[in-house]
Amino acid sequence: MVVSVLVEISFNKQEKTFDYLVPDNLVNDIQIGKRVLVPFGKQKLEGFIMDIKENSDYELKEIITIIDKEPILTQELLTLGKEIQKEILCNLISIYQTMLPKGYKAKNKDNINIKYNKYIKIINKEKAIDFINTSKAKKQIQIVEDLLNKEKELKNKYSNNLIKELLNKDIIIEEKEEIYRININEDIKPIVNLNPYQIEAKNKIDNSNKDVILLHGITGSGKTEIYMHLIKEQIDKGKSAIVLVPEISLTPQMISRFTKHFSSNIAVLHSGLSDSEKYDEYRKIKRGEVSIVIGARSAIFAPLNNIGIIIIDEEQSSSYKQESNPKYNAIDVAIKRAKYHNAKVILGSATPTIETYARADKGYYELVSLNKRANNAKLPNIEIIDMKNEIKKGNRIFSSELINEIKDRLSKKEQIILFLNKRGYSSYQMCSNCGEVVKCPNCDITLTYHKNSQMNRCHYCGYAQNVSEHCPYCKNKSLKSFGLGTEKIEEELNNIFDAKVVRMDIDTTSKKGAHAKIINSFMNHEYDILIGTQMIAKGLDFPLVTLVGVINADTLLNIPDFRSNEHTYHLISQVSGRAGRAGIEGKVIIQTFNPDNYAIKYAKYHNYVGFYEEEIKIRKSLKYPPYFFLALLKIGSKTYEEAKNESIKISDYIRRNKSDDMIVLGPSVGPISKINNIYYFQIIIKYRNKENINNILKEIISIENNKKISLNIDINPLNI
DNA sequence: AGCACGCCGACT
DNA sequence: GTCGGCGTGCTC
Repeated sequence: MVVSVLVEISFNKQEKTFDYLVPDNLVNDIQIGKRVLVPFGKQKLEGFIMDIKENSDYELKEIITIIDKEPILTQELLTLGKEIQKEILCNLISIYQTMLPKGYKAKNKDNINIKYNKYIKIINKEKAIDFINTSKAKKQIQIVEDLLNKEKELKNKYSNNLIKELLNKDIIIEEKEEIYRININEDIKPIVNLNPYQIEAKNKIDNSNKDVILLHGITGSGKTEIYMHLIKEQIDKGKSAIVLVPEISLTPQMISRFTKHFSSNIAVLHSGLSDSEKYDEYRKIKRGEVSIVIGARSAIFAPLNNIGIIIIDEEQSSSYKQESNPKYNAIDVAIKRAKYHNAKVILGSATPTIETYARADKGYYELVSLNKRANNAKLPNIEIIDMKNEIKKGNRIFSSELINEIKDRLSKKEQIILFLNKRGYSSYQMCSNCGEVVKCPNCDITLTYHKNSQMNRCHYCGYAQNVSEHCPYCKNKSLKSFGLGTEKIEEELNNIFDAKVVRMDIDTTSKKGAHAKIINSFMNHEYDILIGTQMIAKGLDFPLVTLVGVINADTLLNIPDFRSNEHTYHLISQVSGRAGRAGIEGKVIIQTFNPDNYAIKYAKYHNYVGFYEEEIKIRKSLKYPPYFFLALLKIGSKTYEEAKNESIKISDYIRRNKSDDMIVLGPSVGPISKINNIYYFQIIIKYRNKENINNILKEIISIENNKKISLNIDINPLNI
């Protein structure tokens, strides 16, 4: 017997397998999807059995061992991996590796293990009684007497030395039992009844014959309760469910909303777990001990059988697309898995992506809208402040309106959230003498001044240098800070107001648990004002917050990306959702230099559909998604010349071979031309036919052999 | 990913 | 002459 094995290293040829002979004693245990250990050159490697056959054209080596008792990848996941591989043009092995938690990967096994409870029990009652009667060891007799009444007892209940002696005398025996580190065991509470609007929405979902449903519900409209009812129905039918949420909103509060109703029937997968905990959760799923999996992006690969529903909350979140290889999109994977299981996909969002809404609008997806907030709370009042006028008044950071409102909330003992999408103290330092800007030596980007740590940091490669007042170029003592960061806002707030301010960004949450600590202390009103970056925009729910301020709405608008208006709309409506959720009407203040921008205006009136209709026209005229698909090719090299030349070669090849549905742009210098001393060029392809582009790109991958460059392909990139 | 093979510069 | 630099290519 011969098996084809996909070994755990990447090749230029993306699906290459190697054949091995199966020794007679292992033949009966061979199954597709199991892992095996094989000799590979001088190394030993793990790999997946992809195929079983009778013979091979090669001179074969024998496999060493079979690792799994049961196939670790089911037929469904094996096929799914191949489909994904074809679409996003990555290595097949990298997909299979992302499907599994670290504990199953050869390199990372060391500290990841199964936890056991150790028990001891009496081997033979007569012998034990005999021991009690004849021995003089009082303490040992006590243990044996204790054990006589029990089936077994935890080993660590007794002193280790005594146990050892009893084990040596063959009176007791040790047993171990596998346990899980996380055990959810709550009293199951019934799910709250739905209000009439929710019932209407749910009926529409139930009656839909479409595979994918967009649940477009404004913040606070009660999407989560609908999810729960949908899941419960599937569980009652004996089916299972996957719930995906953005990593950032996988908070303990969020998880407990589910465990209250489903208790031990849930496995949770998120980055807060240790590798061993993830390994435990994965085994629960694999063994069929739970029927609901809730987790971030990679939970879409959970090895559930018989999936009845897949729910993707906050579907607009960029976290569903993996930024590193393999660059898969969990929503696309969800649709594939749902098709296999004949299940429905529910995409939930208050602000869907333009692409998703367009598909729903055109009838490819079912569109279910939920326009009423569950507790009848009013949507917050959004006010746009033109910072051009404020600058004239001398207000560079806070408008007078924002200052007055903050004062008002502080006097009422209410809480405030301020948002700025830029960490650090200032954006950059510039020399007032020679005009040079302090740049990262490894990247083509300015360093950000961090006042607390007195460091200039690069937010791309992590480079940090001590702050100096002297210009690195002309050596004059003339460096000045420009732009705003969260640190500076924090400092200004402390200057202006007598308030307790807490800052939440990468710099204050890098320690484990710091994130939850800040949230909890703000929740307990230990602070009046929370200032933060992106990470405070989503999901957090603070009843006392009645004012939300966006310090500078233009930071996203000015990013040269065709989705910048969409991102601005998302951001404003998300942060608005933080204001006034419990009875008190909230207020949102947006400071901007572009008060007439349509994304900002539509966000002010909570008019998603209006924004969509405006935006989709632009997408159509500029040939962007959803009218065209995109592919982004990034070419990196240690030298500028090499990157440029190879990019030209590749783009020429594409232009020579392209079909009429493709538009090739570039090559152009990457948005950041140098990161970590690698120079980047990029080529953007707009296309309509997936097949044509795939063939061309596959060809490029197989003929590309320039060792001095790296070629990275992103199909349907989120950022360009 | 390793590791051997092989083709050129600088040394006992 | 040989030691060793790392570019190239292969591993069933």
